Formats: sequence, structure tokens, C-alpha cells
Amino acid sequence: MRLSQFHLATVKQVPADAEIASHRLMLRAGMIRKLASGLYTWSPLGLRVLRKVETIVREEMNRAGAIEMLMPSVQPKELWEETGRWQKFGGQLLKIKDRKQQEFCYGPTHEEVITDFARNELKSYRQLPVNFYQIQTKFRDEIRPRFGVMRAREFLMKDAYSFHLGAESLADTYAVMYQAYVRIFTRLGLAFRAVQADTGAIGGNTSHEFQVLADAGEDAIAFSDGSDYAANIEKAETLAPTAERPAATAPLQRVDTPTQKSIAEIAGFLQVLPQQCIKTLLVRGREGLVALCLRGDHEINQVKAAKLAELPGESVLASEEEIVAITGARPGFIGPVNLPDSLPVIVDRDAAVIADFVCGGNLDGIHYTGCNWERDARITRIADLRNVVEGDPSPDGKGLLHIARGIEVGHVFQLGQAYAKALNATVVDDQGKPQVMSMGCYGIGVSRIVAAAIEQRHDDAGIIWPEAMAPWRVAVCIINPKQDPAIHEAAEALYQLLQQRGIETVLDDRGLRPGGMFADMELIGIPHRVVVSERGLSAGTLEYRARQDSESRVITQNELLAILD
RNA sequence: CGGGGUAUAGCUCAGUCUGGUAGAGCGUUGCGUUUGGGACGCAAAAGUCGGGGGUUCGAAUCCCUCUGCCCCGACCA
Repeated sequence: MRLSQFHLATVKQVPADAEIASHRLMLRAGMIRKLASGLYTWSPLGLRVLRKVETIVREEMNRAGAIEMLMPSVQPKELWEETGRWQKFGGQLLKIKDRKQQEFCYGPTHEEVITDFARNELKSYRQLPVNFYQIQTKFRDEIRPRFGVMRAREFLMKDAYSFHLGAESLADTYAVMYQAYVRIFTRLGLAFRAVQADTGAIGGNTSHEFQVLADAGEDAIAFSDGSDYAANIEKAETLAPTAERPAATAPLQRVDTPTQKSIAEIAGFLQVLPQQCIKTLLVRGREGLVALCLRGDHEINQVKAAKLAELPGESVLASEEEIVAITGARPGFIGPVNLPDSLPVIVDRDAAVIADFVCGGNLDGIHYTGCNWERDARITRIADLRNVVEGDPSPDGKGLLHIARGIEVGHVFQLGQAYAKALNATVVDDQGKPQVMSMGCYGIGVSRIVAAAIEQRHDDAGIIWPEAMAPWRVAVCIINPKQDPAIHEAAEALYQLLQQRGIETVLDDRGLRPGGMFADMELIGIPHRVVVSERGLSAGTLEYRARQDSESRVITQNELLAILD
């Protein structure tokens, strides 16, 4: 590509509301332009990168035996009512009407459509297993789109759905997809981790997320330094403490804490450590409120809490009015002592093994010290309620956990039979009997990968693409102030040579001054830069600089080819 | 959905408090001088000051209202 024939549109200034590096750099490089909240146009430059990712994803899906197809993005309401998700999906589902007032949604995902396809197309167990995929635009009406294409409303996704008779076949394809994902992210040149994940509302049993490691990531992941254990923090279990609870030594005492509400304030005021305090959260249970007790230095894990039998499948904090009505005290002064007998008290495993602790008094301005379980406060049940923290023992007993930030770019699920049952997707088995199929689903956020890669690989000057994602591998820059035809010819010859060798090259023939040209090539992250100028012309040498290097060096054309081959 | 902010040239923003000729930088166009890390000079084009309503002799500025966008929170594949 000759840059003079391309539309490169870099900018120096960028809106102040672009908060993270990838969003800023994609705007500055001119890869994307915002059309509306969460909606972005991909410029010619941005599209080149997007297509690189898409191509690798497609190649590896095909290699893994998946079959590409394409489903409509607009989907009829009736199909979504069959699975109950017309209501359940909530506000994220963009609902639209046609001229006849028929209702549709813009597809946020395609379980319904593919299962409908499968129930019509698949009749016999002999057709299984089969794995269909597409690469297509999705729309999810996010409450708060942010970070550019990282969390956009419209985005490009690869979604695959496999169909099986039996859990074993599903597990086999799941393993194949897992390996395909490892290949994809390895080929893309990204630092990533596959982590155990919560299956969430979708259900099913087994699930892994593929997380690109980056400080700006919205997810926290826990991984062991002594084994290959890795899990999303939503999922990561804590190990039950091995120590017994010490015997009580202190009497229960009321203390006045007129303004101290938070654990930090209480601990500071009473000169105790946060881990000697109990924090009590009241959440809405199936019947009335439920008390959840944690050690003061620990945080509630909403996903774990939502799974408690006493809760209705979600963990929602009680309102201040509800709390006052049942305890008589305002939030900040709640504790496990003297709670109504009807209220279940569920205690985290680590909170259950401390003695002589500090907790709220269920009276405004009052806390207790010297509080002890059983003697002063009831335990209905002990459970794992908290997030793991840095330094916790790994749940597999090997090593300690560390916490890192990640960007979720892929997610694989064993869905089981939920959708196939709802849509009555059956095939006949070898006995001629109809059987409900099992399903797996496998997603990759193609457009999000572009942002995640930048988040992981950039510096002050701009993007540092992995070679596999770069819009071009090599930039040939011409410095030719005197318009010497020999320089242009040399640059053109080099450009042609590289192209003929299958090396994607961009020729910067815009005639810019060197500073502007170099700044642009660094901003858009081209991995290799070659300068053709008067300096090396007679000697037949070139100036070469890799994107991540700080200095350029003089090399011959053959040396350049050796670097690029 | 709750709270906060913001909307002025293609972009980034002043100007609004205290009403009186629409501004700067960057970018764009033309001419000239330049040419190895985002050059300089001269000239030029470019605005329904988010929309609607009101107050006023006069509104970017004050009041009402609607909308878009951003941030924090809650919520959530």
C-alpha cells in the first residue's frame, strides 16, 4: 500500500474522556471514530487490524473442525419467548419493530437462532457431533458503554455452537475448542491466561475464560504460583482455614462509636486490626433478609453469595429502610448479636474462626468488643462467601494465589441441554428414539481483542503491534527533500521487492518531513521501519529500526530480508 | 435507574459568574521560504454558540424545558 493512496488520519489531540490507553491510541491513530455512545466506525486502518484478528480466528476454527455459517442479526421475538429470554435478558436486549409492528431484537448472541437451525437441520445422531460458527456483529445495549471498542454496544464476535449426544462428546469438543483458543491467542502474540469461570445465568457446569493480561482489565483473576490453577476471582474458592477457633477470653462489652461506621473507622478508633472485626451485610433472601458475616479485611463475593440456598439466585443488598425495620439500626452499626431468630446468619469460613471480635451492636452509635460466636452470636451456617486475596493458599493445595487484572477476550461453556430442551431440539439415537442434544458454546470478542492488544502493548509513542496483528509489517519511509528521482526509485524498488516476497509493506510516499512520518509510523505501531534516503543510497544501505527499539541501525538489504523472513 | 458534569469552527478548548461586534491552538486551503524527530512567514475559508421556549432595547452569557455525550454508583453476558 502506498500511503499517498490510503486514508491515514492520525490526530495529535484526542477527547479528554478517552480514559484508557487503547481507547486514546485507537482514536489518535485514526483506527476508529465514534458515531454515538458505544458505536464506532472502523476506518480503513482499523479494519486492516480487525481483519487480521478475524482471519486468524477463522483459520483456527476451521482447523479445529468447526463449520462457518452466517445467521441474521435481527431475530424474531417468538424465538426468544420460547427460551424465556425475551424477558430475562432485560434491558441489554435491543428490541425493534418492523412496519407491521412485529417485534424483533438485534441479536446479542445466537443460542436461540442456532438451536432453531439445529432442530430443523439435525435429525440423526449420525450427524453429530457438529460445531457451527459465525463471525458477526452483535448488539448489547450496555448500561454504560466505555473504553471505546473495549465495551461497545455494537461489536464483532466469533460465536460457535456445538451439538452432541451425551456429555462425553461435549467434553471432547470443549477440549478441542479450548486448544483452538490457546492457538489463536498464541498466534496473535498476546500474553493471556485461561481461567476457570463462573457459568453465570447461562448455566451448565464447565466454563473457562481467556483473559488478556493488562492492568486496565475490568476482571480480576487469581492464579497459583505452585500449580496451573487459575480462576476468575468470581469463581476462585477459598481454602477452609485449618486452625480451630480459639477459645473466648474477653467479655462481651458495649462501646460507644458515635460516628464510626466503616471497618477502617472502627478499627482505627478501637485500635484493633480489621481482621479482628466482623462486617455484617444484610441481603434480600427468599423470605425476608439474610445476614452475611465476613472478616473486616475481606470482601463479599457476590457470585458466591447469589448461589446460597437462602438467596433467590441473586445477591441484592437490603435498603436502609429494610435494615432499620429489622435491626433498629442504620447501616454501619449492624452485627450478628441479637439479630431476630428468623434471620439466617451465614458466616464466611474465615470469619467463623476468629474469637473476641468487634462487631456492630444493632443500635446506632454502638459496637461490641469481645464478641464470640455461639456464646454471643448465632451461626446458622458456615460458607465460602469472600473473594480470595493475594497470598491466600491455592484451592488445589499447591502454592499461593496471586491476583492480576485481565480483559476477557474469549469464553467457552459446556451449556448442556438447557436451550435444546427449551426449543425441543432432538435427534434420533441408534435405537431410533428421540434424544435432546447437548450443546457447547464458544465466544471470542474479535473487536475487543484489538483494544486488549493495545492495552497490553504500547508506549509513549503509540501502539506496538504483535506482528500478526499489525496493519502492515514493514513501513518504508522516504526522506527526499531535494526530490532526487534516484531516492524515489530505490524506495519504490524496495517496496516492490518486499511485496513480491509476500511481506505486507506500506510505502510512506506522502512527502512529509521526517518527524511527522516517524511519529505516525510509531503511533500506528508498524513493527519494522526502513528509511530510504540520500545517506545510504550510494553505499546501498538502509536504516532499520524495530518498533520496540530505541535506536536505528544501518543494514544492507539482505540483512533486512533476513530480519523479515 | 440514582448522583455529578458537559454541549461554542473539522479537533482540543477559552469566553458564560458580571448580557453589548464570535475567539485561541491544532487541522484545512493558497503563496513563499524550508527539509533527518510533529518547520516558519503571509493570506484565506470555516459557527443556527446542542434543540425549543421565555426575560431583555440587546442573550453563547440570565430563566424554563427537551436532547445528546461523559464520569461515579447500582445493575448485568
